[in-house]
Amino acid sequence: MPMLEALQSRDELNPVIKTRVEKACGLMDENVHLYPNDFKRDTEIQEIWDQYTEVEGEELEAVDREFAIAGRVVSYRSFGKVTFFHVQDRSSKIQVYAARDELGADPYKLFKKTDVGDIVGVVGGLFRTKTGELTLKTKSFQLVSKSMRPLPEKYHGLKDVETRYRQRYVDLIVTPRTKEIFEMRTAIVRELRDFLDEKGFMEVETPMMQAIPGGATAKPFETHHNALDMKLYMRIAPELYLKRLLVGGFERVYEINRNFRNEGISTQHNPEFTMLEFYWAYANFEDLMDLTEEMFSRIAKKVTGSSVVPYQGVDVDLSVGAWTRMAFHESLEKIGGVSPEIYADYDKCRDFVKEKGEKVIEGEKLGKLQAKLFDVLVEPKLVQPHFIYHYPTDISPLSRRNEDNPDITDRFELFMTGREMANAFSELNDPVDQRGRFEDQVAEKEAGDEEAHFMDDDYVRALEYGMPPAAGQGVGIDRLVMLLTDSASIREVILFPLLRPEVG
RNA sequence: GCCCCGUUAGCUCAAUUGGUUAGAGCAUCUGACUCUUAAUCAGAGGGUUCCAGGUUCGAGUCCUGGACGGGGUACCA
Repeated sequence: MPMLEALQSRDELNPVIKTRVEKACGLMDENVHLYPNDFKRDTEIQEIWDQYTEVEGEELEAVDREFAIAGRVVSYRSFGKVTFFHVQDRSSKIQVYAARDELGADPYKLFKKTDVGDIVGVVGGLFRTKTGELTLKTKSFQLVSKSMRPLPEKYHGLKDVETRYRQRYVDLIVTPRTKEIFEMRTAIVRELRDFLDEKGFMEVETPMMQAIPGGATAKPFETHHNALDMKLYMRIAPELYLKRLLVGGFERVYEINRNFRNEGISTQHNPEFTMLEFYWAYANFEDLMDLTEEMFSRIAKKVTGSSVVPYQGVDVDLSVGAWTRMAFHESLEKIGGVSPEIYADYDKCRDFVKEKGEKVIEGEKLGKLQAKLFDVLVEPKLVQPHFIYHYPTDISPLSRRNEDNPDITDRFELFMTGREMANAFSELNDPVDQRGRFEDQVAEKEAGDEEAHFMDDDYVRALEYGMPPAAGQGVGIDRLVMLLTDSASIREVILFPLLRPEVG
């Protein structure tokens, strides 16, 4: 029995699996195809519910129609000559009834070899059981795909988070909430696309493998192209390519795709994560705030039914108009409780950062020190949506300077539930200023900052051709999905989160 | 990177101060059963207690190291 050997060689042959394999071999001996592909389904289960939920009694009996459904057997209750089980397809699940007297003795005998977990095809009409449950009465039955492995326990389900992440396919079969979260994720991304398309944005794809990783402050993954014998980086952001497209004349562009950052893993961070970035010519960061409120509230309403969403016990109000806008320095003072005498004075600010237990690197700029204070004292307190704008220029190498104060930029970050949700700014389109900022970054890199930006000469060259004034924004999709699905960990919203290799 | 916690049957969980042969429910197998839905009833089988050492007359339990996972923290945006 090759099936047995295959499992045995992997040392995974527990008695339950062995019994199933033997049962499968028995079916083969009776010329039952374990994996046929000729069953023709004509109805998804939800269609039955949509049409017949309210139909009862004689009216239901009078429905002269058969349905061919297919799906996984997820429960099984047998009484000898009659059996009830539930079949689950992508849309829903429904109870099925099979009786020996109606199927015939031989087909029923074969049917009885069905295990929970098998994928089956059933053809039959509808009726209601004594308890009133809408049920399909089996007229004919076919095994569609044999399952060799037992599903987790029917009542408690799959609790072990490690198994849920490693074997997401099992999680999806037995945990309705998991399925729901990923359906919501898809809906959220679709709504984002609809929204941006409607506003005249064009979706594009830019390189995920880049010779110069730019557009963010992060450690990249490195890789190598053999034929070109060339070092490549997995992108940390699409930003610089999208802005090249603004130069090229695509005035509203967006990309929803993966970024890769070689940093720690946590409930908020997966090494590969999905980002929406969009760029809007002839708009500024204030226009973006308006657009963002509209976008978030609309998506929340469409996906969850309300623009007020519960997150980990707190209601987050995403309704248009409910969002707070506050300048960065103002937030340090009003929310963080740091007076201007401290945050505006380099030495005092540095000492205060140390006092708060944060590390200070020699030569670190004031803006960076202020950002550290913000992280500790302000960010965790921003539960309802807050736009924090006018970030220090020191920590915003790609943002346009404020016209009245060159030390700050026309940039904002969006915070809620105590974490960053989006980063946006009026784009720097002055090539001379941009080159200077890159040079500062290169100096920081040489001073040991692994995450400082690289010089990107081609990007500066693009700016030299002239880029229209524009505003751009990046939104972490995983975090948005976490918010809208009330998920505490990013792993709950990524189908296959990165884990160490399984041992054994 | 550091700290804390967890890992026992296919799944969900027990196991007293270190003490007999590691238990239960579900699942599985055998039998009964024609309206059940965590079906029921009778019986049976199923364990590298994550791995490797150590302490002990005796280790699921204590110690050391390791693996994997979870949470926190740090780095980082």
